[in-house]
Amino acid sequence: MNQIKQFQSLLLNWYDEYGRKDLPWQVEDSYLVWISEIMLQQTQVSKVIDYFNAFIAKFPSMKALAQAEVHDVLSLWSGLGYYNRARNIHKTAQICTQKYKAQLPIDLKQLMALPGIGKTTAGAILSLASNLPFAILDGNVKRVMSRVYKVNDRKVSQYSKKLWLLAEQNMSQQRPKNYNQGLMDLGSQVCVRSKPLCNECPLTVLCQAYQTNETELYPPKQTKIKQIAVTLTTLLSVQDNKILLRQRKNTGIWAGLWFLPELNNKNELIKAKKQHGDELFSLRHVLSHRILTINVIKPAHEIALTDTDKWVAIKQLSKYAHPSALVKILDAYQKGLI
DNA sequence: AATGCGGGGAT
DNA sequence: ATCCCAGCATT
Repeated sequence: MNQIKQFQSLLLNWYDEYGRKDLPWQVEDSYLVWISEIMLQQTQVSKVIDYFNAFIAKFPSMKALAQAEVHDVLSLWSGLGYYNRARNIHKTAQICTQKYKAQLPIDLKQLMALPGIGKTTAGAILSLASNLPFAILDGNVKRVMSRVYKVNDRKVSQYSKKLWLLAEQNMSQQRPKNYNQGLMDLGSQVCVRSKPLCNECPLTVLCQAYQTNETELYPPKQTKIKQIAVTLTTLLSVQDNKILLRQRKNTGIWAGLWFLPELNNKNELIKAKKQHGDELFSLRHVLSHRILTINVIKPAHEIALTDTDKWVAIKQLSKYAHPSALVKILDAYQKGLI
């Protein structure tokens, strides 16, 4: 038996016994697979499950999603992060409704042309929903392939190119869906980042990193991004169980989301500091690329409102797309810390 | 080829 | 505190 056949056979047998088969998006429905794949981009399975269920309850079909207001789509994304995913999902639903009779196309190139769908997500949709032999290269597959074949090129493009080729070469033509799902499950349950459970792995006979006892050297560490410190100064106004929110501009952090009004103007800022002295509540909030210090001021009297400001009942907050930092601030307020 | 984009779980 | 997660789009 050649190596590729052996790889497939070992993986698929392991999948049959230990793989996941009960996730809510493991269905032959490309719409549901698609929604899940978008949510799962850089986001862990455990975090996605509740968001996914709420999303499909509200938007059970492509048409329902296409007809929605984009802000209603965004509001279901509150706290999930990478909010452009929600905008893209909405755009794609509208495109598919227009061009493809409210179905996702069953074609790699056509899928990849849609907003928010890259090669991995397209491959996942085709393989998981339609059992077609298209590979994927998510973090799990990368880790498994990097170890089995000892791929650790410093050059990211070269590294990625090699891993794609391996994922494609090893693809099972008979069981594409189970092959991809098996690789992901193996990566998330056995071939984990630190202290992989090699004694439970079906691929040790093929795994080059295991053979030389170097699993900890693979995959190579990602070059870490520098986190830039940023300070936001915001106003917290609460009256009659309502909170004053302002919609953020369409670029940068939390683009288009609702948050506390922010003081950008230097004069406003100086005035506010004079007025409140050191009595600012300060909160730290970390993003992948920024370390935010959020100063929160409770203004003593009325502030100038812009036309996008809105008093929102705290109970209605879920209707307004907002970052998790807002929830954090509100929690602190309700505990009396602010 | 590099950077922007959220939030949180695991260690 | 560090690493990275079912990545993609833009620069």
